[in-house]
Amino acid sequence: MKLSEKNADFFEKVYMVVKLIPKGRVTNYGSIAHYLGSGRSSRMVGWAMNNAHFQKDFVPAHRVVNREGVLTGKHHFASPTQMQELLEAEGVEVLNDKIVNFESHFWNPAKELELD
DNA sequence: TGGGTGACCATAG
DNA sequence: ACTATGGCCACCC
Repeated sequence: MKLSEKNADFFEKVYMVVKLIPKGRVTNYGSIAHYLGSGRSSRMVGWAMNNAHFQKDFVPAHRVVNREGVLTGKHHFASPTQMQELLEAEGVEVLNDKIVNFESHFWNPAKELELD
């Protein structure tokens, strides 16, 4: 996997934000992309997540879901159930690959990080 | 060079 | 509520 410098910078920012997600909270790809300036699309965030496991530091990718709160990326984990188990371990209820009461658990980086 | 794909999202009808 | 379409940007044939 080769990364141009611009991508590497984008990846770093994505990982930084993902690492800042509080335990028991979740966010979506679009919010991260928008927070980073939306110069990139949400697809790039998902692409970054696909490469997250290349990072030395653990990236809580299980806290990133799509805008519906669905665990779209679960198949990319070590085990298909890993993502759900990690979320449930943090107190996030998951039903049929979807986060229950998603709005309650939602964590918006653009809002939380900017307003302190 | 160009088409297909992707852990996506917003809008229109 | 649901489908269709376009935008997004990088990757891989």
